[in-house]
Amino acid sequence: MTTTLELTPTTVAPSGACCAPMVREAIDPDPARELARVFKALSDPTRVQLVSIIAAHDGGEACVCDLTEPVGLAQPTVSHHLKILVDAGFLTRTQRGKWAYYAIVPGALDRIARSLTTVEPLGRRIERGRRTEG
Amino acid sequence: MTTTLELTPTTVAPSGACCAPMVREAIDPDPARELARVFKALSDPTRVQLVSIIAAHDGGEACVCDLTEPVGLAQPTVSHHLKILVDAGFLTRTQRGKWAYYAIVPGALDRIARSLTTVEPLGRRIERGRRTEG
DNA sequence: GCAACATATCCACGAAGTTCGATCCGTGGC
DNA sequence: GCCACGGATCGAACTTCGTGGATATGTTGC
Repeated sequence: MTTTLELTPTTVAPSGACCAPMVREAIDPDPARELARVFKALSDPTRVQLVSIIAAHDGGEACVCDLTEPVGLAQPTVSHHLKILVDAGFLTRTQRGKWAYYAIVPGALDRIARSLTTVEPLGRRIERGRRTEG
Repeated sequence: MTTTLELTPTTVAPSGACCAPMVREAIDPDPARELARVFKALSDPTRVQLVSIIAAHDGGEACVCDLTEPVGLAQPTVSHHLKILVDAGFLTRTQRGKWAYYAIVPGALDRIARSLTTVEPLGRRIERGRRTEG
């Protein structure tokens, strides 16, 4: 996960057809794909539970054996979900002895949260500063 | 969307099997499902683009005719995605004349962002209370 | 009422995701 | 080396999702 998930302005939308014009540039397809990929990791109830359970554990980490029972799923399924969360950058995996410990990546959730609030104020902060370059 | 999407402590996990014990209660299955449902709405690149494009529009609103072209999809598909975003509580739909205007719900993204940061500090706020019995 | 236009709904198809049994891999103890 | 155990990978069944063509609904104007 090296991508910086932000809604940075990059593209220009020349349109201005029937309704309101663009006052800011929207997100590019590529960052949008990346951002969606991260949200997809949290789009499953089981994975939301897993993140929450791990975060609730002492040290912010837990092994698979502590996770299968709370979510009520088979071990392969839990492993599958954990892999998705690791790939998305939410968790890290550390092998200690026979056990694999999954831990919350510090600031990962926070970074995603910030990429959300970046979009929010756009609709309000605007001034009549239209530019319709076609 | 009447649900308060928070990771409020509710369940108790009595376990303490092999690794770290729980220092906080994790999220319940029901709120987890609800939270996942919201994230699923943003788990598609097209929908991330739509939210961003609408937010970038003047007044934080746009009609469908302004959206089909930027995302490069057919009108029924865009309508489909917009419906999902409305159902998730991110957008509102207002019919003005022939056009349907979709607008960002103020504070919606912010609320989701806050439900994310609620999980974050849990892993750090703990003190060394670890116990490795195995 | 009828035509034109914007948008929503219906339907079908291909792609992707979730789940779990069976199996393989890695570690620790003997 | 061998066995026990935790966890990952594989394979397959089932479900859900994204997509768009055809069509219905609703609005404006005549």
